[in-house]
Amino acid sequence: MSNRSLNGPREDPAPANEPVTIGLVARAANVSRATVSRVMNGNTKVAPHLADRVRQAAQELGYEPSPVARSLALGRTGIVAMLVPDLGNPMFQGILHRLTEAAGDQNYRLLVADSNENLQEEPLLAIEARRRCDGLVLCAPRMPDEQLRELAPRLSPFVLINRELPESPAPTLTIDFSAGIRDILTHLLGLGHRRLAYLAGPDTSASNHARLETLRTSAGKEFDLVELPCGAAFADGHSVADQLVDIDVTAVIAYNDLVAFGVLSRLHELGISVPAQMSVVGFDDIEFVRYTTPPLTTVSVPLDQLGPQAWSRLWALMREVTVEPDVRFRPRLEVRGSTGPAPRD
Amino acid sequence: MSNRSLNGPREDPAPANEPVTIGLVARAANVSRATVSRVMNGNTKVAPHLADRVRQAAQELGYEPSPVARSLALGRTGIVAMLVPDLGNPMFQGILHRLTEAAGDQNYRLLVADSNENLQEEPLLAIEARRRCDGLVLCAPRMPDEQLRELAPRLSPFVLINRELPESPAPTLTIDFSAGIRDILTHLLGLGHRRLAYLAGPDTSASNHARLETLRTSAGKEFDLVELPCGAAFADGHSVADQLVDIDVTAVIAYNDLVAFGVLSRLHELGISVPAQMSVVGFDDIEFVRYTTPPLTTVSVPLDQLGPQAWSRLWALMREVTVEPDVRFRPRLEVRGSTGPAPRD
DNA sequence: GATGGATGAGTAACCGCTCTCTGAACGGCC
DNA sequence: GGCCGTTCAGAGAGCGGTTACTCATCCATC
Repeated sequence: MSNRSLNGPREDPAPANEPVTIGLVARAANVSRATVSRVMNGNTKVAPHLADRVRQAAQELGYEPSPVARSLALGRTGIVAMLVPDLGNPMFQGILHRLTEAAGDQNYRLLVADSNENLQEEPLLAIEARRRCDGLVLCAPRMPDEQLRELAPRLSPFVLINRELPESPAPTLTIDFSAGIRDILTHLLGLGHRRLAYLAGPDTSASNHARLETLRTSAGKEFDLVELPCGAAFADGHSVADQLVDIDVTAVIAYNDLVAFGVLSRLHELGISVPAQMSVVGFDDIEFVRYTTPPLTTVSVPLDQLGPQAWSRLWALMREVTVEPDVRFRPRLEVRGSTGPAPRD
Repeated sequence: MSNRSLNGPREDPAPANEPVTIGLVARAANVSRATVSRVMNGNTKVAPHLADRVRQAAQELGYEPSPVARSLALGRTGIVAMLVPDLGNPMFQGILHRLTEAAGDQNYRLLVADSNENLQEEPLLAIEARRRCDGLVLCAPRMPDEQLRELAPRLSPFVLINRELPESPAPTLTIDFSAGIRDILTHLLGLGHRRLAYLAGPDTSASNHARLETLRTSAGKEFDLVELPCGAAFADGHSVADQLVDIDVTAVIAYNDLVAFGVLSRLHELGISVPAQMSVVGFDDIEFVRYTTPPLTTVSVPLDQLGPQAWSRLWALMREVTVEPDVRFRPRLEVRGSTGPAPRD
């Protein structure tokens, strides 16, 4: 491939387009490759005049050490990976954003892999992503415990987000969706609502299951629950809203804010007033829902924290220092204008 | 570091925790490393019984070739990088999402670097990111032409998004913001508006400059323009809206949809009806603005296309086949409910 | 039966860097 | 002046793969 024929006696003046490697710099500065390496990394002492020569040669040749070669030699890449089930989801985008930022402060780069909800590929993708770098942030809410546990040794060091693995040594960051739901219920029941709808997110969503389970176990005694399959996007909420009018509920709990917003919008079109005739609650507290009409009552999930917290744990793990304890984020109910007393009829 | 003392004559049954490399597999299968490599890559013929032995050994040991070592040997990493000025910006999130998806189809992974609008660091970051992989998608709208031109040879192959570099050989994808603005103007002028406000985005935004310039050159003869510094988020639009009532405009063009939505929300609170008293226009056509109240008139930017288009060009560049021509995306005006005839007073 | 051409496995160089180990040079000390 | 301890540059062995080249083997051909 690189059969560069040294086609003449002249060597020094015309290095042609020989790739700029450490060897070239070494020759140019008339020192050994080891010395160049030492100068570039600055960890060992090198005589000043040699160091200068090396730096100048490097400068002139535009030398920049190859990260790939360094990675191999050092056994360290300076990269961490994040695997998500759906990069289109604002939740993961938010985590990614903050994670990139936090890792960047330590001069680490982020490799992102999207499994696209493909459960078959996910384990292979996780392994592959992990092997390309030094650590992994894993968002794989649907991967079976069994499989994850089997995978764990090959992924280490890694941090788990938004899913638990009993007895796993991996640091774990979760969100207490149940608590969020319970807060919503308390709020709605306090307002006199006794018949509620839940607009379910995708089956594929683990957090949807968590919400659903909490709702089901609470339902029955104090209130009736109607489950409506829906989705995770504006459009889903918008189109499901028509069904709400038929089923005679006074409040609706949406899978997330986007859905809630879609509902709000459609109810407005239908001339149903919120909250006078119907209360609507979202989930996540994404940025703009405080500006909807009416502003949305929702449960605030501290998404911004997840990225940095994940990083600090992964970083600790990689340095083999003690890692901070797991945290389960407690969402906070934000009561705004979209909920009110149940209409009496 | 790995001073594994071979502390006994027994070797075969207890390989201890020796790292699983190609050498280990070779020994286990009693073949050469070359043969293992050939089996793993499947490009050259290997006798079936040997291949089986290798595969079995690999399987038992849980061998997986090291991507880093392969990268070095092959001179190919299977990674491309994307450098953005702000990962928090939905525009870049959208591009990233689709780019990851497209690259993933070819089994490439995405490395993401966020310059955080830091112009000093940007060139170094670009070079570093590029050297870690096989190609680069560069979103650096504010980098001076001069500097970018100087950098170009060291970044190649790369694709430029949302900025042009005259005479550069790099494929370039841009959005014709000017055309979008002109469409908006035509629409508003047709409705009789003669005094408009523009809510400016961040100074740091190149696309803001493009919009502003078009507006300024058009203003004067047919309409008056009032520029209001604003920002790029809901909150910015929400808080700037109060100023709108004082300056006696009949229509407002927001930097983007988020800002427009903030304005809509605040105007509603102030009891100013849209579009009867004030028309509002956004920019981008992000998903939910068709559901605002009233639905937002905006300019639709085909964000979903940018990622795949960038990938296909980068991919062509990397294979050294002919790349598709540059494209300048033409936004499309989406007239919805937030604009209407100028109030006569 | 000798020869020639396939076939396919092994050898070893290489990718570009790091780092241990070796040994030369130097200075201080007795 | 010889000895020893430092200091610091170079030699070379990795890191974990790939692959050009060599060479043994086997089969077909004359």
